[in-house]
Amino acid sequence: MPRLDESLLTHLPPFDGLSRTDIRRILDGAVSRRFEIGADIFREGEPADRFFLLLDGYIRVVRTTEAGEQITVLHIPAGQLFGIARAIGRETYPGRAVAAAECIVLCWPTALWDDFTRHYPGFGLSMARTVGVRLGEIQSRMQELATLHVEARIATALLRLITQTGRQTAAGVEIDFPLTRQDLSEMTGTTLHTVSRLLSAWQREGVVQSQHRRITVLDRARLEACAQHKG
Amino acid sequence: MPRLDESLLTHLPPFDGLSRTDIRRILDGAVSRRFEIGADIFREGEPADRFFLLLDGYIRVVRTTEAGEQITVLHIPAGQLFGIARAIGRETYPGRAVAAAECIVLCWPTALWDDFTRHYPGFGLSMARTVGVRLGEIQSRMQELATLHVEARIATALLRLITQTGRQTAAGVEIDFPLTRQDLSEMTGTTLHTVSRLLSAWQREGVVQSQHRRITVLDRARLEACAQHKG
DNA sequence: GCGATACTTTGAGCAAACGCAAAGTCCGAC
DNA sequence: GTCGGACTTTGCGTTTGCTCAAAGTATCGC
Repeated sequence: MPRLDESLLTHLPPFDGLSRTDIRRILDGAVSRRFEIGADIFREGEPADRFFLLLDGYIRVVRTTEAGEQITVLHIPAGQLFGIARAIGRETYPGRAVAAAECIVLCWPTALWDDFTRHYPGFGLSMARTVGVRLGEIQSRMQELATLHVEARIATALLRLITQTGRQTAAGVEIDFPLTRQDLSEMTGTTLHTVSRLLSAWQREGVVQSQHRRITVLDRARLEACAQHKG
Repeated sequence: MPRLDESLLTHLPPFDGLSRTDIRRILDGAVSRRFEIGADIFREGEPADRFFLLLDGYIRVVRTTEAGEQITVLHIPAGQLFGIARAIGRETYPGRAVAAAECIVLCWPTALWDDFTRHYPGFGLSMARTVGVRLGEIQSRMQELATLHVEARIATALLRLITQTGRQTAAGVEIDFPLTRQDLSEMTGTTLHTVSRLLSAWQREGVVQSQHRRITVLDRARLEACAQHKG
């Protein structure tokens, strides 16, 4: 494998302010891997013997019910650590991490975790903050699920997606990776039928534009209005 | 204030295995407080300048939407640390903590947090584990909210409550503190009307027994069956 | 005991969203 | 280019659970 470039890490919070040599050491412990769309990075219940940094791409963490339904519990945008189950006292991964877009990740064995936190104080802190943010996010999503109607939930999900991974185009903001109706329904706790109907309606009204697995938001303001509505 | 007894802490995970003198020091930094049912222990958005240990009682953490709806994001049974927002990098409490039963808590200023984690390694570990468990719980609740019908959600909530705070009586297992239909609806993301109808039905079938704000589960197996049903 | 307040029950009507079913469309592989 | 599979659309009937409304009941303070 080629030697990894130090500039990969210098601007990311966990490694912010570290010296070149420190970063060199950290990188030398890492393996870089590439995942195709749809590939599993880790699976629910697997021993949490690795942790990761997402350099590029987009990941969703899903849980599967006994009945086989899947729901997305978490989204991870580029630049974040993930798979840090061990850091919060878990032996196994609590969900499955799927590459939503093509992903480049760095991967370390869990053993290095203690090493890093001991030698680089910013690392532990940044991790705590990541967990905190994630807890907050998930609580917000729970609140949405409990109080908002389907329309508002889907609008919220789209807005979140374009903020995190939107790509500006002539027409509007496009979500930067293929996304099926099924994916959206798993994010919002509804069915792919309902999502499809809603997107069709929004398309008729010029709010979004979508063909096959690509979605572009044309009228962000309208979507935000939808996200507010309670009923 | 009377001196606190050391036996309060000796058997709790965060302080497990510490010497008498260590525990003495920890207790001397704490203030003990009592909260009546319904009292706020901390409020959403307040600076997180204290953390707590719940010695006795039961706490629920609620979030309020812009529209004023409340939903319960977390339950804390006796013996757990809570209000540890600072440990996960948050400046303010992300929700409101309400005493669901009469509560006895120990309270420390946040400043002592770093002290404890530095001197007592088990403390930091136990905290990480608490956060991990809590994240897992909240993800499960989200999954329930997304996939289960109201009936199954309410059944699940009741089962959780009797496992955590159930008191065995002649007839069955009683939830050990007053609980309104409204409370249950906030835990399950529904309306108090639906909860009331459902409890009435279950009462007719001899599954639960309830009057005013006390609920007793008579037929746990039936409730578990309800909790399974997807539709 | 009396009244006020908080909590609960129940009914009727209605809308949101689901389930099922079938047809249509796009894409990649060969 | 054509075939197969994955993804999407749409219609229709049904159900769940919400809203609104009103009456009933328990509890607490005085």
